[in-house]
Amino acid sequence: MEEHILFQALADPVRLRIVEAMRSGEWAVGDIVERMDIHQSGVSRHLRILAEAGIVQMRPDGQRRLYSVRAQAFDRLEAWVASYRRHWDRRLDRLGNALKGKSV
Amino acid sequence: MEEHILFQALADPVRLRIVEAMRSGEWAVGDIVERMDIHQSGVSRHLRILAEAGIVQMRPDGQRRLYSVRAQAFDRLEAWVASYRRHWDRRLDRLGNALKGKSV
DNA sequence: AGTGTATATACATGGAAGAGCATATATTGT
DNA sequence: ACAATATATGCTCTTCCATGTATATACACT
Repeated sequence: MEEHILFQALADPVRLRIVEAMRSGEWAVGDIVERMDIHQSGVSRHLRILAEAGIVQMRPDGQRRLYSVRAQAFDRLEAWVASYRRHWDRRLDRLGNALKGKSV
Repeated sequence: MEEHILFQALADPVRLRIVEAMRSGEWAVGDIVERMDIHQSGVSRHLRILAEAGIVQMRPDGQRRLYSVRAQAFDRLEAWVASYRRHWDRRLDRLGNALKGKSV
């Protein structure tokens, strides 16, 4: 479980912007540096945090490192959210049944 | 969108435990204090952060305040995750088509 | 081998955030 | 009105984290 590490990684605005940018595929570190207004060392550190959280993966390409998002991380997020929805559905069902029983 | 505020609120382990506990419905502040090993003032502060992020809502009940989770917050999360999945599906489709075209 | 390029890491620093304590602000009951 | 209970908030302290600078490491090219 430990989902809070996942959330911690996405909590920083710069990291979230990096992840959002990665919707469009793989990015080299230098490309990210150009778009984000932050120093290269910062980008590398952010990428390390994202990688440790399992959100991104790295693929070496010559002297560059291409980073991309891992679908499995979003599977975890989706499963987490879904577990709440199941709880609510149950509660709404109970509410609905209670209303049906009481009124009408 | 500013989803990073949502993630920031869920990034703290204590806050995440509070949210997890709220799967089972409404909780008064004092009840949370009993289960979490933290001072009451801390719980109140965490609840304020969760409320400002739109994750929980409050309902006064006498001298107590009953907190519960807001389904809409999870709608936002779910939508966010879903937008990534759409991107991947498109990319996988392209990959699939490319493979079909090249091999066989 | 040596030079240039791309990325990662060690270090120091400023600022944010979480913790407990004390106190303020309801609300209930007498 | 007063005492008791429940919760929120101001304060201080400490810890953590993001940042930039400087440096190390890895790779490419000649």
